[in-house]
Amino acid sequence: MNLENTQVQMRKGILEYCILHIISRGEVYASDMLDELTAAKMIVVEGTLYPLLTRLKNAGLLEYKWIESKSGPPRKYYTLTDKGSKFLEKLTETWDELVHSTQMITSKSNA
Amino acid sequence: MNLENTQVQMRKGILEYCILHIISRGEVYASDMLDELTAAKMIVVEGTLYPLLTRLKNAGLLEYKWIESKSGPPRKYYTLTDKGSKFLEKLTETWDELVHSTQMITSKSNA
DNA sequence: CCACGGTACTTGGCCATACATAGTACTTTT
DNA sequence: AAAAGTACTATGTATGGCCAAGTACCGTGG
Repeated sequence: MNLENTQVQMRKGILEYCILHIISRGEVYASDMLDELTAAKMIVVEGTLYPLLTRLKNAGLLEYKWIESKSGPPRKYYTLTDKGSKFLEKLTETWDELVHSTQMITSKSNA
Repeated sequence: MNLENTQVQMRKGILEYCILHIISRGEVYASDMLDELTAAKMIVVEGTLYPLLTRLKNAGLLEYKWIESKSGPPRKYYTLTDKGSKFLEKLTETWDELVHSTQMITSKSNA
């Protein structure tokens, strides 16, 4: 029970939401996502991102195609499936509710 | 990988934050917290709340005293320790950052 | 005096995910 | 061909939310 753990726990699930969102905006591959997540100060490492993408793909929320790169091995470019879009919608609702609920609790002043 | 799982994952850690916040406002016991959480639509069950309170207590963030009840067994009334207050401050920062980061990502429109 | 229902709290096991770490495969450079 | 760099994969650990069952205590009615 230390701060870091709790911070990690807070991130759980939200990452999935953010990644689906990033992909919803167009074809991207893993390093693109890492860049964007890092820019938003949502620290993520490879070892977290890749397994997550695999899970999402296996769940039918994502699909990808290999595209050749000029500098290095080919890359997997991901896009959302229909199922993925619907899932993202639901997640958006969930997230909004969660933020709202949290605000309801934390905005109350000391009695 | 279904919606419910992700929703559960999203809740992780946030619950801890909310509960610390509720306790920070004054002495409360478990059922009080459940009522407030439920009112905010942050669904929680006993089996989640009690272990969490025990963890927080063992970590030195909370303390409690038994107070007799007129209708039933005595209750544990919780309060925050100094350590708990400091922890809550940090969590507040973390939460605010997380919300901000998420907003940065999800507010971008489709390219 | 004891059985009962309600309230408050406890415990053990399950599962999913973030992370660390190490490893594979392909491409370009030298 | 060897080295360096990029992209992706695999394995094991720890944590926390949840379910479900169980314990303990109180007041009331037979």
